[in-house]
Amino acid sequence: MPELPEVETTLRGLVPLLKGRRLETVEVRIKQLRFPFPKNFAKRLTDATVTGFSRRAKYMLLALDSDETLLVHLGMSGRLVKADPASPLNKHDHVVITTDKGVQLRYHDPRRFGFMDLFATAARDDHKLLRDIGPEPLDADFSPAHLQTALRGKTAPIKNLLLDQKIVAGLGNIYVSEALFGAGVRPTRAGGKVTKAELERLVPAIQTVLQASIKAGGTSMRDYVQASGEMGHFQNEFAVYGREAGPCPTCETPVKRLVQGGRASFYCPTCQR
DNA sequence: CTGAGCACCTGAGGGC
DNA sequence: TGCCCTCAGGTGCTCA
Repeated sequence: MPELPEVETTLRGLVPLLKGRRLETVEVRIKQLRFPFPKNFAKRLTDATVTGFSRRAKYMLLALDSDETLLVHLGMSGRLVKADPASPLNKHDHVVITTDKGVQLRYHDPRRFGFMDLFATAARDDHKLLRDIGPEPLDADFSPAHLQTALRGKTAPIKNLLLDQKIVAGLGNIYVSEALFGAGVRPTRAGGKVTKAELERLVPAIQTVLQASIKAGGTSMRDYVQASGEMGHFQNEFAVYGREAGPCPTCETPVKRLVQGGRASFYCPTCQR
C-alpha cells in the first residue's frame, strides 16, 4: 500500500499523538511480521519516551529517549492507527501501543509484508535497510543530474528503475505511473535512453505528484488510512493509475495498461513517448 | 553487475 | 453459496 505520501501522512499524524509521550504498554500479538521482531522488542519499547520523528523512503523512524530508534515499514497493507482502547481488537492488529495519556495506536497489517525494527540510534547510518537508499525526491539534492548518473547505461524500463529505492527513495507503483505521465515519458522506455530534457521534466513531475498526494492525505484504496483513521483522497486525483480505457485527462486518448515486472503500469499512448 | 522471476501473505471481486 | 482464478499500494532473494 503505502508509498512515500502515505508514510509521510501517517508520520505527521503520529506526531501530536506520540511526541514527548512515554509508551506505557506495548503488546505484540503475533510471532513475526515479514521478519521476526528484534529481541525483547516490547520490553525495550516499554517506558521509552518518543522524542523524534523522521521518514526515510517508506520507513518511519521514531527516535526514543532510550537512545534507540523504532523503525516501522507498512509493507503493502499495513497501517498505524489511533483506536479506542475499549474497542475489540481485530485479528490483524499485530502490535498495540498505549501511551501515558491513554492514547492507543494499533499496527494493523493483513498481509504481514510490513515489519518493525529497533536499533541504536547512533548506528542509524549503518543500518542495513537504510544505508543504500537513494536521495529523497522532495529534498534539494534530488536532481535531473542525479537521475542521469543513476540511469546511465541501464536497459531496464524506466518504470522498474524508478521503483528501485537505491535510485530514488519512496516511489511505488502508483506514483511512478503518475509521475511518468506528468513527465510525458512512456514507462517502457529504457532507463538509459531517457533524455536529459525528459529527466528535467521527470524531477518536478515526481515532486508535484508526491506533494499533491501528501496534501490530499495520501491514497486510500483498500487498507490505508491516516494515523487519525481518516482516509486520504488522492485516489480521486489519479491521472492514469487504475484508469485503463478511461480518457487521458490531457488528450482523452484511452489510457493503456501493461504489466512490467509483474506489476501494472498505466500510461497515455499519445502524451507519453 | 544486471534484469527477470518468484516468494512471502490475506482478502476482495469476478466468472461460473 | 461456493469454488477457483486474478489482482492488490513492497521488497528481498535466487538464478541465468
